[in-house]
Amino acid sequence: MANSLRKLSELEGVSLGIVGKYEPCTAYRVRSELKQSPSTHWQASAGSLYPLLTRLEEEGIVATKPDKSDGRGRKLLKVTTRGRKSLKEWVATGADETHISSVTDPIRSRMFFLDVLSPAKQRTYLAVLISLMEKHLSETRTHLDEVSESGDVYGYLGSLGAMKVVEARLDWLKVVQRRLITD
Amino acid sequence: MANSLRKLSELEGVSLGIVGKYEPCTAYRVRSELKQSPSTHWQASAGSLYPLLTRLEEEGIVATKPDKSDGRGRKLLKVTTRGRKSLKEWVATGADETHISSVTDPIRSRMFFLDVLSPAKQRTYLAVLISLMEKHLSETRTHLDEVSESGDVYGYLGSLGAMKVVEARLDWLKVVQRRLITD
DNA sequence: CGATGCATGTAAGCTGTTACATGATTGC
DNA sequence: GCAATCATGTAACAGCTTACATGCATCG
Repeated sequence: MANSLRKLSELEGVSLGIVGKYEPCTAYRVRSELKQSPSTHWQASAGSLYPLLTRLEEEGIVATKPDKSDGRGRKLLKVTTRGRKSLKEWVATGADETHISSVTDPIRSRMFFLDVLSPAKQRTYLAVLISLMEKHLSETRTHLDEVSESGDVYGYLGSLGAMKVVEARLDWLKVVQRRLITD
Repeated sequence: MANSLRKLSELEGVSLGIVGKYEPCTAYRVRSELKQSPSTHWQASAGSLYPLLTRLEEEGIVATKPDKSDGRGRKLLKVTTRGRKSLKEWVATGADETHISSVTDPIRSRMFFLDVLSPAKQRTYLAVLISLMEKHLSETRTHLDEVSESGDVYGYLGSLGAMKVVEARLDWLKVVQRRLITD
């Protein structure tokens, strides 16, 4: 158990937050929450999550208790006092310039160079994108409704942000489509 | 020079696109474009870009020509025919479900767990975020105007997408702020 | 009694970062 | 002549991924 508070990585912060929300819960539960949410981009593969939580345990940020009533050897996780301090610090580091502008978008990255495709391919490409994005938007909306009904205010506000960004991206793709068709 | 077309990474694709746009140009120029643009999140550190371009050269995707009139030993880059094919393929892979939903946002990640902060700290935090985001939005708008005047249509459309996302995020933060103040 | 889901992990690798290091050119 | 910018790189490492591996529990 180290003594100084270390800066948490993104996945560490999110995972710790989930543990805190559902504690006591298993690592599996954390993973399920990450996978199920359309608002986070994390794959949260077993290969990253389990070692990550072990590390947090070694540092005294989470505490584990083996669940003896369970034959699968599962462990129940809780955030320690020290862990709650780490979590607070992680949340507070969001108000920093590097986090403001760091929203990657692989579709936008490609838009800059869309002219390498033939006009016909550009149109097909955009049509596919818009159709996929519409599907994604409706999934995001469904998820938002579910969270809304659950009464989880912060979960709702987070998911709302995800939805607004998807809406903006879809709107943008339609603008691009109109612009490239009339040319 | 390998024979089969390899899938390009994000930074490889973007860098190759930039070379294609400004060729013949130096690696330094590519790096400057990446750093200057508020629409890409890439740091494009020397430590990633130079080895990356060397790799693309070894694979016959870009061709280099030493500029003998320059004492700094700079090299001029061009996209090869083979490279243009790679670039086309990279652009076309954008229409794929994994790219649709993969927009990370460290601020949104934290919003889900904002309740770990005291109400007073939540308000301060949001106020700081909104002020930083407004500044970022105005920078993005300035950049968009510049690109617009340059006549680069695809550059404009890409930057437009970046701006729309920033607008959506700012709008979202204001909704959150109202919601948390009235509570 | 077999499929699906719960539950935990290891090994290898990809993609990018920061920090460090070097040297020439250009403009004031 | 000195500072800022141009120009290119190496070394170490952070952070996450995929692919693989294992085994119990629950439901039909």
